[in-house]
Amino acid sequence: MAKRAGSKNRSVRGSRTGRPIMALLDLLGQRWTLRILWELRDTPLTSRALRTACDEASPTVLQARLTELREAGFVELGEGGGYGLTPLGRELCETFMPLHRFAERWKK
Amino acid sequence: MAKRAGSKNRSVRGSRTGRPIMALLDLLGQRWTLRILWELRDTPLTSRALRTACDEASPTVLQARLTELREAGFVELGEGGGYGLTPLGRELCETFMPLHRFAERWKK
DNA sequence: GCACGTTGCTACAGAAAATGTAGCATATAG
DNA sequence: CTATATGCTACATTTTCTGTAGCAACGTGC
Repeated sequence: MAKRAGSKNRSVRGSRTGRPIMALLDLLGQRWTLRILWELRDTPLTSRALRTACDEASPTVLQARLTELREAGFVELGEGGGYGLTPLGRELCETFMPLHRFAERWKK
Repeated sequence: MAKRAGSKNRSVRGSRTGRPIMALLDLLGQRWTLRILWELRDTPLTSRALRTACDEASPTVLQARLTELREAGFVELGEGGGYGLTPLGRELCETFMPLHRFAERWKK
């Protein structure tokens, strides 16, 4: 089915359609992706701090997601260590920032 | 670890924190959730049509997501059949509509 | 010149979730 | 009574995530 064979296969599900929105939706619709972006929204974090922020998610997935997000150009690893959003990533983050307000109204 | 026991456990990961944004991020950060909302963005679809639109995703997950989305109040099953967004769901959808434009610029 | 504490990152077994295929019960036609 | 469509489920196989442990590399201080 030509899916992610190793850690180098970036064609997240919907990418096959060629529609960028699908690729993006697929990337964001993976476990922890949205959360990672959210946690990095205004401060870079070290891999460990990010792990803590993400409710102790296993480093395996986190690392996998960080790699994907880096390859997508949304996240970068600063030279002094620590993950942060790229300008593009920050832009993306702001795109779904209204979610915060929505969530508050939605409550649950 | 007190996670989803059956199909009736709605506490998607981050909900424990009590922060609505986490619950929302967790719900949206599950496979197919974003995609489903996207596909329903302007037309209700039958379960089958939705399946087709979602690149033939397995009915098992689709059904699970639809249930969650219904319980969250974002999606509803019309009396004449077919799934559609609730007013709240439409609102949520519009919240991340800018993603479309972003994705186009992002290309890949 | 080596104990420390940190960083990013990986291994791997066990648990959980998704896939793919088939099918059920119901309803609405023809 | 077929025939087709709906929403929905079963279930074995495959994929993904979790949880825990640990690696190599970089300091900092001693």
